[in-house]
Amino acid sequence: MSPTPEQRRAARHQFGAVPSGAGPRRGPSRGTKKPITVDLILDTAFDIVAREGFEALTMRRVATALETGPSSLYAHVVNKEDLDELLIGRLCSEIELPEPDPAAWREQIISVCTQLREQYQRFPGISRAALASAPANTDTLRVGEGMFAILLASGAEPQTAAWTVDALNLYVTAHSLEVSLIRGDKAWVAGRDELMARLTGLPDSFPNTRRYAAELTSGSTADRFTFTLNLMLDGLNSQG
Amino acid sequence: MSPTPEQRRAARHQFGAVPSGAGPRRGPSRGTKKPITVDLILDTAFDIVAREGFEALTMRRVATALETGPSSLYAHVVNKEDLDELLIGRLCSEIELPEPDPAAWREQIISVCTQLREQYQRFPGISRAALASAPANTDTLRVGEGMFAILLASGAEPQTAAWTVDALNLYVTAHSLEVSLIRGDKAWVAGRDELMARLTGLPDSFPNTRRYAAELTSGSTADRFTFTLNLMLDGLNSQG
DNA sequence: AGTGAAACAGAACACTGTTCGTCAGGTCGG
DNA sequence: CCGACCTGACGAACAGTGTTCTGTTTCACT
Repeated sequence: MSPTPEQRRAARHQFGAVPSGAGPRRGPSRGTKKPITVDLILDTAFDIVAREGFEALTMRRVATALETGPSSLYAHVVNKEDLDELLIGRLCSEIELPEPDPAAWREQIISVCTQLREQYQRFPGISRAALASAPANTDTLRVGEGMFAILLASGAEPQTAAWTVDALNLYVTAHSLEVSLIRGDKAWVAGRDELMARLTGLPDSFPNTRRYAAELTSGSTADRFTFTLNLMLDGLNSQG
Repeated sequence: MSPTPEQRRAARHQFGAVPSGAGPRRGPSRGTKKPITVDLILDTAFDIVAREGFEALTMRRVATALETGPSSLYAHVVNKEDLDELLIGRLCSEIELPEPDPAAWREQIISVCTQLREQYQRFPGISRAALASAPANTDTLRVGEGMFAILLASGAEPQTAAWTVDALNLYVTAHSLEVSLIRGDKAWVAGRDELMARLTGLPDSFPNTRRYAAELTSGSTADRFTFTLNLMLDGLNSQG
């Protein structure tokens, strides 16, 4: 019996050695058209997300890009949520994990987080899928293991390191999601000027926001990203 | 001319004193039915979210709860996104902001964040709306001002305090969203036992994850929440 | 050859947010 | 007093979505 998508998904979730025997081609090949595979679906899905954003990634959009109907995808993928999870998996599998070096643990952690941020931003909005996907995916666990190893090498207590990995992961994802939202969806504020004007125009019940409007609106998203990362890592230092 | 929902929304975004003159009843009242107002819509919306979760909050669901058609809502609300923003606004307006006390700044910040967490969890999944909604809403800015004031009173630099407020807000929202996802959507892992079993069953390329599976799976969501909060606040200390 | 299973594909279902045209009922000018 | 008018309410419909049901095609194996 060949594996149904459900079985593949279950296998993916408990790391079992996937037979993955794609086997010789079955079904109608209709001329020279490439057979639909999970990898092909993921390739076109990434293409769509990179070009039109995650919101545009629908089953029909992938199907028409593959010149077929929506139902054809369900032979390879359980559902849309499963597709999202596969995308995140492949994304995480391209993260380079350094060999833990106790002397450079801070740069190493920041490097991994920055890689994640770059991957998320290369495919706008895909971080939404990362937030929703189960944290028990094999590829997700792999980068978790990598970050965990770095923090352990830095001398942090296992309990502290474990929870910090979760916190970092969550923050990176949320930050990327926020960036993709304010970037693509709306032109809420074209520049900081408009936001500054709104903040300084607030009523008297917002004294600090008015006074420090410059500080509140300053900094690029990348600046705020590294700031928060360092904030958490500093906290780690003073705890361990 | 009476204000269209678009005008109300614009007014809401630049704090103008809303006339809000509901005026005498107009239009068909058809018997003893209450007239549809924005507040009434929000009340029923909160009811639906509290009972069935944010995913179940659709225009049609609200409309049928009000015994009317979906289009009737669009006379009071611009669109679904606007409704979400209004919900977050009301949610934030119920947060109690303490008078800043430099001696107790840490407890005060944690109190505000915990209040936010409780509000988010009272209405499962609504944190998704909080992530998407513009951070320039008046009520959102109000709790931002409150947290900002506490951090400033603690002696933090304005720039540091400003970015920390953003980081805290983002983390609280993301944490609540994650909790609501693993709670309601799937029974991914009934208990920690199953997750532990999966982690310890990982291949040899996950040495740390296997060894410290207990630490990785320990702690309630509330424990991890306060841990991360303290992590960031400790970092704040060592920076300022 | 024949058979069974797997892959592909089209139509349809139950939803979603949103809009158009219309209807009812109170308000106001004459 | 009474028709014109405005305004809120509403039914129907449109363009989408994810998903499933029902075939149809094509290959590998007996």
